[in-house]
Amino acid sequence: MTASSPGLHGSVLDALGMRLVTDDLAPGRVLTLEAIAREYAVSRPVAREAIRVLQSMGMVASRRRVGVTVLPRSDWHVFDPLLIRWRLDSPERSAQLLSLSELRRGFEPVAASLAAERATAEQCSVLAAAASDMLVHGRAGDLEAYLDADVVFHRTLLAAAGNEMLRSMAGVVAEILAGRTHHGLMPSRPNPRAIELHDAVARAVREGDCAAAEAAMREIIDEAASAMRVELGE
Amino acid sequence: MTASSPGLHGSVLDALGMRLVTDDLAPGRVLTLEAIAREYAVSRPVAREAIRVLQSMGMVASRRRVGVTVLPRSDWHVFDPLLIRWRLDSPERSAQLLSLSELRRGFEPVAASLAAERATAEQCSVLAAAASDMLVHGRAGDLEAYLDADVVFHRTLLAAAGNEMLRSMAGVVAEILAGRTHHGLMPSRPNPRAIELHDAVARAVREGDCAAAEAAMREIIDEAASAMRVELGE
DNA sequence: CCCTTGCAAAGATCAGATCATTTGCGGCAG
DNA sequence: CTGCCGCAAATGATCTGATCTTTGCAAGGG
Repeated sequence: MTASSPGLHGSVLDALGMRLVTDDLAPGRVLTLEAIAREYAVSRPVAREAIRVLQSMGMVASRRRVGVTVLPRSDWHVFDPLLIRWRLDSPERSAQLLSLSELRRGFEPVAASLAAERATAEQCSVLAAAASDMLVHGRAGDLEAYLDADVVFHRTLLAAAGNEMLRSMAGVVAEILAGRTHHGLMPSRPNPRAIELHDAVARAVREGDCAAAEAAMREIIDEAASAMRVELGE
Repeated sequence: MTASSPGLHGSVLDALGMRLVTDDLAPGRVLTLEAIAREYAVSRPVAREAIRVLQSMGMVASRRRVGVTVLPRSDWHVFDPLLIRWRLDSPERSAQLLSLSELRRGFEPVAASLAAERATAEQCSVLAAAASDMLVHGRAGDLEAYLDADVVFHRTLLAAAGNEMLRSMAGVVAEILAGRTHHGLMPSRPNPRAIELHDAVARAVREGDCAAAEAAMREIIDEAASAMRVELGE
């Protein structure tokens, strides 16, 4: 997902962001801009600019005579790609992936349904080709290439939904899929049923069958959840 | 939803944000910090800080020797509460509400299902009370009080899901509900069926019946969509 | 035409200063 | 003792001037 700015601004922002996410800077903690500038050996504007961004993310609040107070997590803008990034890079990676997975259970079937109404001919082609690639690479046990095809499939589907908010979830899905593949939560050979279901989604989309697309997508997600439970030895 | 900072920073940020959203500053357009500072009659750091926030929202990119370029909308972080706010306050209010409604179709049934697993006793009480309030105020035709109870219901349900991302959607739902009430898209007396369905969700949640909660929530949303189509004369 | 070099434009950062707001403390009055 | 008011100090908000860094563009040469 997102990376932040190069330069001092970006590094101070990332450093503070990570400390917030790891509770090194716990809610209620008060810093001053002066102290931040000193600690990171940067000038005050650099500290200010980083704090401005964190403020816009609901993570801190600035008050005169008080300083910069860390806000409760319930105020944080949890959809911010920077925050998602920091959480994924922190000890709470699993928790973030779980949250994202639960969220995905909601939005992706709806995206499939909307895609069945709105997909372009080209998008239908890309979906069909990606499903085919998944079959080929799944058979060959090439998990990395399977992942690539899987990501292309979902990104295209989310774009085909014609809703910019759903489309922007492509990064989330990519993280979930990559997380599964890269943390040994993926069977050595993907379940053929999963591949069939992807194909079923692609078919339903090009046939304009909303209900079928949605149902198949739901099954894909349920299958992935079961497969992950198996890999976790539950 | 969110309001931005007081002071010059907040006003410059809002002004620029609105101009971006309304395409007054169209993608590809290039500004300089110098020009922004001059135009808004503020010092350079104020302009810089506003641009920093817009940058972190994916709306602009700064390059030396070029200036500040407006990025394509596909780069914008569409879940940012500030951006949602600006869009809702702009001529594209309807489009934003539609996007949010489509999104809601995805996440709220999942929230209901998770709430059935995770709700506290107190949350169950609040849900029951809110559903009761909706009945009372709906009967009396007091749409404003009905809206309040409706918002409390959904906010509580989203919190009961125990997923911080779903919980943060409470603002979205409130906007959708308020948008309906305040733009004459709400029948003068709410459909008793809608109220029954809210009660069904509340019941399913306290009984821990995930599937029933999810199904009833789905019906609530579908009913709301039909009701809105009726009001729009479709 | 392509590559290299140099210059200038504009962001990034630093430093110093002033202004504005708010909080905390002390003193006074009831 | 408690509450209210005033003042000073703390810290963010903003301004101004300067320097550093990066990079885009133009010109020249092969």
